Amino acid sequence: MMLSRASKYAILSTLFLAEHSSVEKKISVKVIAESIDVPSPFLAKLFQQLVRGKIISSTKGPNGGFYLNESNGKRNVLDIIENIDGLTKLNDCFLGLNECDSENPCPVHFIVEPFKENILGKFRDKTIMEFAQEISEKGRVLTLKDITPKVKK
Amino acid sequence: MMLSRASKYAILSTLFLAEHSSVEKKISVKVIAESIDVPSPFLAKLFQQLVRGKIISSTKGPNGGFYLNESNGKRNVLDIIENIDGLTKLNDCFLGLNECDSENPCPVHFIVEPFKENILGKFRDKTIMEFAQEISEKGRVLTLKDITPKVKK
DNA sequence: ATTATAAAAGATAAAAAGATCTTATTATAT
DNA sequence: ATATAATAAGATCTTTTTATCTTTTATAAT
Repeated sequence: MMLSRASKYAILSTLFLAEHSSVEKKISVKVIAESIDVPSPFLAKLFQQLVRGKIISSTKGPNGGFYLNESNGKRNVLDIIENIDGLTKLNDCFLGLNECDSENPCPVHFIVEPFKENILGKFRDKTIMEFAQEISEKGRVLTLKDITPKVKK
Repeated sequence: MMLSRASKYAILSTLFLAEHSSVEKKISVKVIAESIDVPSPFLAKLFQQLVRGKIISSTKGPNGGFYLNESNGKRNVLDIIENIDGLTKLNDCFLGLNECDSENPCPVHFIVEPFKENILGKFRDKTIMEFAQEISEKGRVLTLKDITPKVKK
């Protein structure tokens, strides 16, 4: 249940686009990378894949950039993870057993399983758009930058 | 919440020792590696660290091997993970934010947090010995091998 | 004491993940 | 039409994780 960095960056930047972009207002990789504090060449690669997966949209050229269209906004967080890491990573046995189910459970199966189901459900049922709404209404952090500046020495 | 392979191997093999070894009955890396189907040189390295961390015990020489003593058995699963991966990995923000707490939450903070607390508690409160007891009483799988043999073609 | 056995330690290798760089393409504004 | 701004694609480099190999050290049995 620990995501790759790629997936983390993907979720953050997609939510960032959900909040700040639109068909009329596209945003460049560079701006997004700086906002969420992520290496921009890496994010560029990632975005290519997200575009192919129809998680986000893009247009090239002047005033081009990345944005979310109507249907992008209806995708969910699990779609993003699936597109980058694949779902096996999330569904696989916590201890890595090849076969682990209620018939042949690993030692932690009945501890982990209920959580997994529940949390995956939450990531599946809430759309990116709905997340974005909560982000702007309630205030959520969308950057890897330090936000509480340390006191100067 | 996804462990490294090292941690997974460590948990499986420690539980294996809990069930099958004792001060009088030590077990060699080779036997354990074959039982749980894990590369034995890798497991050997891992065991060195677990011994240093007082998760398991060892003696060299003829009839030597690895085993759990009384106090080893009182450790918990979280101790193992801490010894191999460290706890930061488990405690860190799901989306990788540097600072993420209820004051400055990431977009999934309030979804993930309750689960994390709960599951970590379960891994902290149950001793290795108790796990081993459940394993032998209720039957749990402790190997990466395929257990349901595929039908021959 | 000698020998066989098993872990400890250290050095090395291979694979995967993460990050970067360079060169196309494409689309738009002029 | 042309220059330009931005993504797309592919090649390459670095770091971390996983795995292996070799040598040394400790221990117990004989």
